[in-house]
Formats: sequence, structure tokens, C-alpha cells
Amino acid sequence: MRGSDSGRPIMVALDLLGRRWALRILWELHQAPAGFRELQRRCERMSASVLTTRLEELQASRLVAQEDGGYHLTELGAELVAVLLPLNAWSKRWAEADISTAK
Amino acid sequence: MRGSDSGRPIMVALDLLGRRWALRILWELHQAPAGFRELQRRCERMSASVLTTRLEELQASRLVAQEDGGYHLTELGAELVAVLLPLNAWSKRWAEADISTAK
DNA sequence: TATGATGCTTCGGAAATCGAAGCGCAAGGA
DNA sequence: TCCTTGCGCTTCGATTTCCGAAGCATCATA
Repeated sequence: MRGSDSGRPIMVALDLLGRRWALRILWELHQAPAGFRELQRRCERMSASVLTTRLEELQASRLVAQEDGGYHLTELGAELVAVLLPLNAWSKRWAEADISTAK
Repeated sequence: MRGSDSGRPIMVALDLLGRRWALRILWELHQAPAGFRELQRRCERMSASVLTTRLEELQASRLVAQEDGGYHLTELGAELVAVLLPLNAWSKRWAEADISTAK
């Protein structure tokens, strides 16, 4: 895995999360568990092939698990999203700064 | 920008941060400001063309600024990374869980 | 029986990323 | 003055990733 040669877990994490849709998938699964197609719908109809790939990676990383015909966060995954939750508040401030400085 | 049509800032943020090297660049600039080539070196020699693109995007998003021949986080960027700091602790727990459950 | 939903897989084309090379500039030494 | 070094990029061809539409097998409902 890219970034893994550094031996620093944070680099591995930043790499994994820096793949298209990865963060979004975790975020959506935190809102509520979902099946494949529902997840796809929630993520602005992302392509099924990429969703398959990301779900494989996230499962291999033990952040997501599949059960009862649906995907959900593992405990590790939930802890991760919990850490990321303040992003929501930050992004609102960010958007407001956008408006106030927009040309 | 992808995700922007939702009107939800968090989606825009998750999209921006979910691009290759974006998170890493912010992380590195938080450790210390850096020039182009140094940044490239710190990010495992990422390709110069992508670094140019990411820096443009991050500057357009007002997370990074250029000054005195070097790149550094803006206040918004610093706030973002501050929010992300707990990722470091989480990633260590994650890595440990990896070891303890490795086959 | 057929109709729709689900979890995918396949495939061709578009876009993003990579890696190596090179350019113009500035500073420092010999 | 020439030479080297480091700098911030840019260019370009090759590879990888992503997209989007289609299709398939399965199950539930009508």
C-alpha cells in the first residue's frame, strides 16, 4: 500500500482516506448503514465499480463490515468517523468564509 | 467542483480532501512550511505535476498560501488540520489492532 | 409469471496520476 | 567569469484510476 513504507500509521491512513469516495463512504455509513445500491445513491450515484473497490479496501482495513446484506462501520471505523466529526463544523465556517470573501 | 451541487459544505470538503495527496500536503505543511521541492521530497517524491495541481486547488480553497518563496497553511487550513490532529492517535490504535489481528 | 430491487461484474472511453526530463532563474563558489 | 546547485515549476508519454452504461443472477413481491 502506498505510504506504508514509511512505517508511520498516519501516512497509511492519510493515503487510504485520500482515495476518491473513501471519506464520503465512511461518512455516509456513519449516518446509517446501507446496502450497495443505497450507498451508491447517497454518494451522488458514484460508479458501481469504484464502490466495489473502495468497499473491498475499507473491509480489508477493517473499517467497514458486511452483515445481513448491508454495509456498516466496524468499531475502528466508527472511532475514525468520530474523530472526523468536527469536520462538519469546520466546513461550515469554511463555506461562510467563502461567501464573505467571494468576488 | 465535485460534491458542490449538494450545497452541503461537508460534502465539498470530503471531496476536496479525498484527492490524492491533498490530506498529506496539508499534514506536511502543518509540520512545517516548505517550498515546492521540499514538499515533494517529504511526500515520498510525489510527481511534480500533481503537486502543482493540488497546490493550486488548496490555494483556491484558501487552505494554503504562498509567501516568501514557500507554501504554508492559512488560518483556515491550520484550523482544518487542527481538527484532523486526533487522526494521529487513532491511526496508531488502528495499526496496533492490525498487528494483534494479523494472520 | 413478470416486475422490480439488490449486489455486484464487465467493458470501453475519459480523466487523473505518475515519472522522468527539461527550462529559466538565482545564489554561491572557484 | 564560468560552473554547479537548488529552486519553482512545465511538458509529455505511459500507466492507473475512474466513470457510466449495460448486463447478470438472485430474491421478494404482485
